[in-house]
Amino acid sequence: MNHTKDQILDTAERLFAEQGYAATSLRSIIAAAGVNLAAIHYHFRSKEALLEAVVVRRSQPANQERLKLLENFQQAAGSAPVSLEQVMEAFLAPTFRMAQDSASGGRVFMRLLGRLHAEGDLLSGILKAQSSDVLERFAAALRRALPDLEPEELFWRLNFSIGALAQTLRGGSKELAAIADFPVSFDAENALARLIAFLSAGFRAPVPYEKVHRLHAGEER
Amino acid sequence: MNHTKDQILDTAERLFAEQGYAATSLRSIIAAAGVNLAAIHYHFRSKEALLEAVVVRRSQPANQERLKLLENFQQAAGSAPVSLEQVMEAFLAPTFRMAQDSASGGRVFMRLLGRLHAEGDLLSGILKAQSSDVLERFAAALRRALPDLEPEELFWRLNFSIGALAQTLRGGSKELAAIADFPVSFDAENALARLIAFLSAGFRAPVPYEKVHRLHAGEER
DNA sequence: GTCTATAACTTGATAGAC
DNA sequence: GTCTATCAAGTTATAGAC
Repeated sequence: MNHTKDQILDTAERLFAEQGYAATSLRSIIAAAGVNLAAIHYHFRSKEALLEAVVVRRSQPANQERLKLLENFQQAAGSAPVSLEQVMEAFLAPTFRMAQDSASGGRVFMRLLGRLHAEGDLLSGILKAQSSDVLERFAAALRRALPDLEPEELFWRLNFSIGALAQTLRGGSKELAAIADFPVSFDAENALARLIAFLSAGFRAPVPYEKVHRLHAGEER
Repeated sequence: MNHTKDQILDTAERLFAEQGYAATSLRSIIAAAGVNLAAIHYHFRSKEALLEAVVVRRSQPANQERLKLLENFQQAAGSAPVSLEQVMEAFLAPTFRMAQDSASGGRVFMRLLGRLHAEGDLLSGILKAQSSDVLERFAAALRRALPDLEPEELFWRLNFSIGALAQTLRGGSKELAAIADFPVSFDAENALARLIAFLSAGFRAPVPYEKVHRLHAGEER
């Protein structure tokens, strides 16, 4: 709708993603966007409100698509539970697909999400307000897909998964890429398939009753 | 050795972990540490050098222990490859153990690592310099433990694992903890066992040849 | 809606007395 | 080694002309 407003949103999204929220000043945003400093306070109210606008712009449609995909799977499954892979795909695909179409800045937004995830509780405050119902719906579907997994273990594995997701969205580890001998290209559909395969195997792993230090060299074998 | 110096290191570690590097001012550090602003520039040179000192203080002994554990496992295994679980334990245990003894601020440092991991390339610059050889040693052990996994898939799965690790170190997702019905207590040894079980299953997952959109509701079945 | 000008404050860093 | 005092630059935010 508004040219200046969108210009600010796009630029803020990119710089927040590249440098983080705290390290990005409003002045660097207006410089890159080619707009005036006052415009940022006119259209948004403050730096924090700008971040919220950046996040909400993309996460709201993504959340709606998540629920729609989950419902599709649920209808197809009838009374049977939706499979683990399908639950994960319904949740993850909207984010990854967004990154696929290069026209929009979806790829940038992916990195922003991955980054904000670690930066303070900025993101949790913004997202919790508008997507806690989505989280609960998916948590319920997940429990149905994994009926034998105790809730506490499920909780831990969900945290592991969120971390793996955030890392993937962030674009992976620089240290690691330096060691790899091959060029690493990013194909969202490809990454999604790999991530789902990895995580679903993790979710189905046997629960570690044996204490790990049993494995210590010297203590046994 | 020096009281003021250690006081600054401890406080900086805590505040960087809680708020992130960019969002933490030197003045908030000296206020909490009860020292003078100039002392921070006297003992360290700059804010960035302070961060480096904070990280190096703990990661250097951890890296040495990592290598020692790996060598122990390798000697015990003889000519056979060290198992995937053992490679992971050798790498992860030092960090988790550090968090266990509550006397030192190891728990805080864990959170700092998880946080810095996402914040810019601050950490990668600091760590790469002093632990790239550790990474290469472990990468080699990992390839031996998983000889059938193609390098590119191994690379992806390493990234997933690093993300899960960082998330665990960071202390997990606030959004998630709000949904959980049970009190979440952190026991490092316990978390380590759960993480290794999850990740090793992920590493051994079948490679996803099938494109994910085959699973889409409506496209088949 | 967009601009200039500026207020009000915080930041990292340093000089120099003790 | 530790302090005070201060610098120079950068920060968010706002008032008010156009």
